[in-house]
Amino acid sequence: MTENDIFRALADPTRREIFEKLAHGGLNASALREGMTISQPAMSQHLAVLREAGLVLTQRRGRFTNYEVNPQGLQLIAKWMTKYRAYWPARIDDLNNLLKEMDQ
Amino acid sequence: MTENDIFRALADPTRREIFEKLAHGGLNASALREGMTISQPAMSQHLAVLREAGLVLTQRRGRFTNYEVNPQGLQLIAKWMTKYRAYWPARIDDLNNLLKEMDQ
DNA sequence: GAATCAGATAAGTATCTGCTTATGTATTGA
DNA sequence: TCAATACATAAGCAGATACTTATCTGATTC
Repeated sequence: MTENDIFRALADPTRREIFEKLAHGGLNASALREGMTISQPAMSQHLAVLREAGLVLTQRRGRFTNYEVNPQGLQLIAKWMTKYRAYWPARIDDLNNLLKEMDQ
Repeated sequence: MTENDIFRALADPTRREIFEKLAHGGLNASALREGMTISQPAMSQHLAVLREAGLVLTQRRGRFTNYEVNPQGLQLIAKWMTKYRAYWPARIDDLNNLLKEMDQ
């Protein structure tokens, strides 16, 4: 649950992909594997890393385990980024505007 | 210069420390080492990773090399984070408010 | 209760990472 | 011009990481 845990968890592209899938709604581990070429243990291990980083929450439902994004999981990184706001262009202090600007 | 490069570069605590030092002003590689127990080659290698991720900019000045934060270096991550804004509490859409909230 | 299923865990392995020491390349100044 | 300085690069190594196969736990269903 530290800043370091979060950065390390997100440093892996497979875990970012899993995280993005969960952002569209909670899923169990098997459903998460659909469309991904990844073994069951590998998925379980990735989910453990995301869980230990505080990025996802788990909920046992019978023999299924539902995973979902922890709404507060990204706050530590958001806070980290505020330290460097001075380096962002003034006009894109607001992330909405940043996104628009980058899409141009 | 990819999203993956940036996350991987920031996943190392030593590199985040270097990045934070540079956020207070440009420095050359030797000055950066002051106060850190890190060899000269290790510093050089870390700086190369940060540079290749687009997080810092370099400028030769005689036999010194000045390093400074790339103002646009964090934009890819900022953009990445906007994908998950739905999971942030509405009140902290603005990072300023997020910071205040977390400091309570 | 036995078979099945979801998922976690263990153990082994190939690859990656961050460090080290040694050396190379410019630049500077005596 | 020659030594010193600032930094980069090469090569090697220990530990970390992400994967694999095999096995285990617990819940479900027949």
